[in-house]
Amino acid sequence: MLSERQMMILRAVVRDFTNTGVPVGSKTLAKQLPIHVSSATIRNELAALEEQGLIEKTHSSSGRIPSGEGYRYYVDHLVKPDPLRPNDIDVIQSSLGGDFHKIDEIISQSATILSNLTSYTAFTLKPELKDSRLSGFRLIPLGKRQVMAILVTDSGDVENQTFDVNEKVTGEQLEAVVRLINDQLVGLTLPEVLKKLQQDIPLKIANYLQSPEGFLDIFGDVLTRAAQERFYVGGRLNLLNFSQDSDVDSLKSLYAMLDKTDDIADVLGQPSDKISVRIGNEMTNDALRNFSLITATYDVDQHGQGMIAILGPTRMPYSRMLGIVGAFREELAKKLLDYYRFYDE
Amino acid sequence: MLSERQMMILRAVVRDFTNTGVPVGSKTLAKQLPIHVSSATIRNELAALEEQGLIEKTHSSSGRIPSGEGYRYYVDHLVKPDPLRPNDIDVIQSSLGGDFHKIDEIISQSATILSNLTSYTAFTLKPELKDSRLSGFRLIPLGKRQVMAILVTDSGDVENQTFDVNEKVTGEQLEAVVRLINDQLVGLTLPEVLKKLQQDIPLKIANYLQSPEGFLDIFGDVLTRAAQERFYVGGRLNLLNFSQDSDVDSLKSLYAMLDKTDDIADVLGQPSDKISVRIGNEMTNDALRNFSLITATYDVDQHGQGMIAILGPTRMPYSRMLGIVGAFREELAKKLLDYYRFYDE
DNA sequence: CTTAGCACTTGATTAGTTTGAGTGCTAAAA
DNA sequence: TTTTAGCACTCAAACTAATCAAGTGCTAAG
Repeated sequence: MLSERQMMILRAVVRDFTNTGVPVGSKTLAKQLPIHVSSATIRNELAALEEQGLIEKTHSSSGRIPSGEGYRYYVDHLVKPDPLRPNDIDVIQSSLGGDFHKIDEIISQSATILSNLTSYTAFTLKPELKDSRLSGFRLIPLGKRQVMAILVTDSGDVENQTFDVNEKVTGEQLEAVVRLINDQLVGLTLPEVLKKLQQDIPLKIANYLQSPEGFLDIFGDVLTRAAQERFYVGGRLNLLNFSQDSDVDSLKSLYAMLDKTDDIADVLGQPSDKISVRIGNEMTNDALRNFSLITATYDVDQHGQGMIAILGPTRMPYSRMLGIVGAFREELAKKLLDYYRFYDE
Repeated sequence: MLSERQMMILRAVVRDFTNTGVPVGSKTLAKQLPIHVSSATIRNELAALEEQGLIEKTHSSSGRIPSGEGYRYYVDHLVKPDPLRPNDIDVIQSSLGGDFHKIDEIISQSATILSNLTSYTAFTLKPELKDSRLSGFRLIPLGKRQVMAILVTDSGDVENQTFDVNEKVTGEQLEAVVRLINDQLVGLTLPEVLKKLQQDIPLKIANYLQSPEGFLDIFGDVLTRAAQERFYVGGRLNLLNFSQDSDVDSLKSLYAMLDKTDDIADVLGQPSDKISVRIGNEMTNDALRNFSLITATYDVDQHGQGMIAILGPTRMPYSRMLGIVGAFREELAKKLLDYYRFYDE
């Protein structure tokens, strides 16, 4: 259990360190703190905090920096989200104010805004009814040998892919396949579709197509994309700013992660109602040891729930970041509601 | 004019420096060279080469490194492409051996292969009949409020985009628009289409749609994508390996460039029949000062001409890289011919 | 419980040395 | 005229003290 004063000191340590990046010593604290105590007293308290594992030294005679647990305690008990700066409000309003014709444009734009506001890397996920279902499938012949496959889900996602077919495939065959898929698969959730696609469908489809493999590849491709490709990332390059003494390898693995949607999903984790902060070692991914992740969900009424997130150095100004994320989730939800309202009625 | 011996020495300087990265001195050269002369003689020759601006010192008593002009002379007169390593041949064969259903898959895969072989960043452009023309346009209603726009060019490129429309737009209106576009624009080159789109079309389209602006935005969007989005990039992350003492800013501007297709097109420049090498300062782009770019075209008979390129440090082993690029362009052309042969007949 | 005082630790910075690879130049040899 | 041995000189890099500043823990007194 921490005393009032210890909390005050821990808060000051975190704030000072996240601002300056320099380990903070007893004298600095004595000057900053509102109460009037000597540096020796602070030293005693610091020793106590270190005892509890909340702060640590970089070397035996250095100032203190927060430990992972220290950050945890800070965000759980001590931090208060900053109100937005007027300037930030302007940025949000003007960037999100325009006219959009696609949900995805709003979401991807959001990732950019969020990364600009924070100067970190931002993620956005579009709102989603959970367990969205396949609601339609089409094959559209485009030229002598190109066909486009389009897949629509009941949550309004559209995925498509063009591929080349051997001349021998006729329009009727394509139509038969489309009918088959619409009959058998529409209404199922995407994972169910994927499963079925590997089991009974190939046999049936073989009646219409001589070599169904290629076709099934395509369909599976489109399908997995629809199931996964829901992330937008903004400010990728901002990761470079925190490249610890240019550790190229870990940077590479970070960037590799950003390109694998599975991994991102893993990292972002399950949505929870609150704004959640995960700190360095609390994440399974090793490359994220020196990073913190702030995630928040947003609700668009019956249109489901989405997610926004920012990834920055563990040493980030949490109060400001929490303020931004908190405010932005509201703005985004509002914007999306407007959007749906316009196109729905 | 260079003597035989000076050429031999310049070649050795470039080879040694590109291999080791260390400025090379007279003693080292004396040991490596096939002729038997003393280091003092070499020193005299080095002074002569420096006189001509082909090599330079990093400081007054250092060994020599090639200057921009030195590299230029080397690739123009002295280098001979290395034959491929057996291992490299395997990599190409196996990576390009599979079955593909889209040109774009082959091209994008090629960028990956090329970056793996070289451990640099690779670019690939798909073959293209110059001045490809719009050959078809469709609007496909997908749900109550979603429409997909598809655009096909006579070179087989397909671009599409989904957008949301206000309920008020009816199927007939859409069809009217499609008819209009197919009547007026099909057969024109893409730049012509873009131009016309800004002039007379808006008036006519206003007959069918109440607010044509949004729609025209979309169309223009798809169109510019079709005109531009022909590049694939492989091994982006390899740029990190050469981050000179972690100069974050120039790295950032490099990566920003990779995301702007216009810039890439600028940098790659016009196709020429030969394999071309551009060295650091020869490129207009300032961020590329320490890089070299090797570009090569490949021909797929009547299907047009494409391009491959690799971007690496000025200090790259040119003989090996030229070997790889030279061999790969052939393999790629062969593969594409096979592909077209299969789908064409 | 707080605080002044003090001895001690440590990373950073600076200046001075040494080392080694390399150069240019001169004068003799080929 | 070209080549070469020899030598003085240069410079970055690596190493060594020496000093500094910020900070700590501990003790003993308030």
